[in-house]
Amino acid sequence: MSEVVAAPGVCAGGAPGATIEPVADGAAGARENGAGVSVEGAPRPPGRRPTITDVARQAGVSRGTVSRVLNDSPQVSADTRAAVEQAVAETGYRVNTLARGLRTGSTHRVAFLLNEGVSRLFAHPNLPVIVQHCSDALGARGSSMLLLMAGSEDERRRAIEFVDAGAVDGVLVLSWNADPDILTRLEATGVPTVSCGAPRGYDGPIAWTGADDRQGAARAVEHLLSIGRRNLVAITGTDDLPGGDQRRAGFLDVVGADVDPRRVQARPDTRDAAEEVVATLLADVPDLDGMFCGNDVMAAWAVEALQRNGRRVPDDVAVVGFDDSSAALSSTPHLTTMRQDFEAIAGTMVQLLFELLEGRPPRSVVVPTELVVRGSTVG
Amino acid sequence: MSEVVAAPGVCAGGAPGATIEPVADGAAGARENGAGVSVEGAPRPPGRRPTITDVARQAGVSRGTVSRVLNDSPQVSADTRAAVEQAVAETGYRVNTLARGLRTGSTHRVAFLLNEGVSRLFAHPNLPVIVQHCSDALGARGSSMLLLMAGSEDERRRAIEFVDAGAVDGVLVLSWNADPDILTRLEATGVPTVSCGAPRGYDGPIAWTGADDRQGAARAVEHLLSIGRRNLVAITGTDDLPGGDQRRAGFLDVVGADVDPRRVQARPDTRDAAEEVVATLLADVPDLDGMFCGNDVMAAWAVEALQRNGRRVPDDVAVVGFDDSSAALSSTPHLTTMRQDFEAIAGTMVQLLFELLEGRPPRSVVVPTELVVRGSTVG
DNA sequence: TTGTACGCGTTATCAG
DNA sequence: CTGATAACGCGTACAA
Repeated sequence: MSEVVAAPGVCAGGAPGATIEPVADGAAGARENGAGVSVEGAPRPPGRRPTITDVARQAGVSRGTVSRVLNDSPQVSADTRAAVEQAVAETGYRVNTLARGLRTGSTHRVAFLLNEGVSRLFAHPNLPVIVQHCSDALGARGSSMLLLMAGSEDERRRAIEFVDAGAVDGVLVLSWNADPDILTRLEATGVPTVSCGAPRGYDGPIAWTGADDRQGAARAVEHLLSIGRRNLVAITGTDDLPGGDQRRAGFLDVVGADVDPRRVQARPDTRDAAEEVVATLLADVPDLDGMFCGNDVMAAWAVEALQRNGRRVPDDVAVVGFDDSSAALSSTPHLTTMRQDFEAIAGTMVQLLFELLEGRPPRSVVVPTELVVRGSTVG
Repeated sequence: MSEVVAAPGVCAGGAPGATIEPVADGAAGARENGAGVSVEGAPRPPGRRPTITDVARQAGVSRGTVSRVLNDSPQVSADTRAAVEQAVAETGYRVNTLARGLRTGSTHRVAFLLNEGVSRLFAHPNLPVIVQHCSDALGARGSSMLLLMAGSEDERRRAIEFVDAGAVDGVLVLSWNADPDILTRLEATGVPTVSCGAPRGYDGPIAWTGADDRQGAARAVEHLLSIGRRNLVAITGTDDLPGGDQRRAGFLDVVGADVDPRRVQARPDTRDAAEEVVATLLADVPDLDGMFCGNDVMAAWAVEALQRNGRRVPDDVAVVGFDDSSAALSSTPHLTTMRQDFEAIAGTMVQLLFELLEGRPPRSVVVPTELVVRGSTVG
């Protein structure tokens, strides 16, 4: 096992020295013709993308007939259908959904408007999960999803304009921060919209769905009581976090609204805040034996902080989180938590949207949560 | 400080019992008319969105004139301009960018095609950063960004179809997994495309940009040598991770390609893999004193594993990562790392795309990295 | 300076 | 069963 030897300060080789390296032989802007292979008898003016007219000419039929074939109209003879399909293949034709949408008024596309900065997206493990499930649910219905990130006002303006332009059939919106304005602006576009989570500060008629934050939180607290804990405290998110106020309300529903306010702390979801609030709680409520946290990420940090302060989890303090996000399993011990059925929530969002698209009135649906018991409350 | 008392099993109140709750008084599908306020004299058939024709009628001019006003044509009198603008305000008219795009062939929209599952998005702290910076850079040029997540083949198909439909002017694509196919399919659409990171397994002419993975890795290793470490090992990503092979190559450039292969390990970026590979390395190279990791997340996990095995960082083992992602600062000690200038990379991607849109040939640009020295290599 | 007429690529209507 | 023809909403030569 010989020592590693090398000449420091010298890059041995390989890595290109120049930072700019033009790529060879691509004819300037001469976008290669669509169909990659086997285009034999298509003398169509190159550089232009084939239209329905080209196909019609190639097949020796009218544009209308081609359109009928493309849209699976039943009233078209097998012969002409075959001829058209061959012409489509030969020309490499692909439908221009822009023009189709202009004509039909429907795009089969849905925007997912994420009214948050991208940092939130990383901080909240469940956010990507919802987005993914929505994409799946929309795909199953033949629509594709366009993700619009709107963390800044500039992005918000552009996103609204996009929706406003008729580029999508509907909008799924996720807006945690207290910006009721975005819903107002969306409503002004007239495009059907479904909100993820109850809209706060906006009282117009709007379809929405979300977890039963309040009842779920109550259930979590009842669990703490059921295992004999009596000195309960809560760390909830600030009101701009999902379910912040509702989950706090659920805690109060069980312990009573007249509880010592020092037992109920609201904090932003940062590691430092978790550290600080645990210290505060341990000072104010030294004999605390049960803790409810507004989400798993905060719960995981709180567990770490408790352990650093010499408290054993769950022996000294039982901790329960919310979400059942990935953070619940990367914590030690694993977190007892209220599971949100993100797949159901996403499915419901899409369901509600399609109801709107069919002209039905907006509804709201609350999706139940489920208690998942793990090591942070029972040894 | 009284004990918390409550009746377990009973939800105290507030949370709605029914899971379905229809929203009131929204007239079924009767999307409220666009302009929120002050629409006085607009007797336009409701339910329909105002078109350029409505504005023309309202202003008492022709459609062409309205169009000229909308597009800031210089040859239009101040009077008519004012009249048109008033009519626009009165009718609540907003341009239909779909129709405009159909006519002009330009949409001022760009797709960011994320050829990854959403889980990757969460696992890699730098991914959202790139996406955000691209959105900003595009916004500065008047274009908006549409994020297309294509983790499954179904989503990929839909995304390609979207691009193919002429819905965007260009595409920024990020594809780490070895799927050269996606670039081939994008090329077939003829829509200008810029890849983030050198395309692997695809040799067509394509514009791309990325960090100088190889040279950066070499620089990192030289740093380890410069602080006196001689028994070096490397944990790089597998080839489907960004810069996997190139960063490994950079390591080999410095230590020599004939290094004991047991010193150079490739692993997927999971916590378990980090745990395992550190054990392996400690067994094979017990006197190792310097470690290069292909990214910060792996580096952070490796540091934890080293510490659990009784090695002090940096005293016994100096560790250097790559990316300067958020993981570098949430690790203890903070990680020495090669900083990627994500803002520059994103800016370059957008720059290259606009060059293509202007008809210039595809180029590739390598963005330099910078060594950031922190506690994991110097006490 | 403004109006007219046409075309972008598609679908829908109506004859035949 | 198929072929003209008219929209969809907009931009732009061309004419006035």
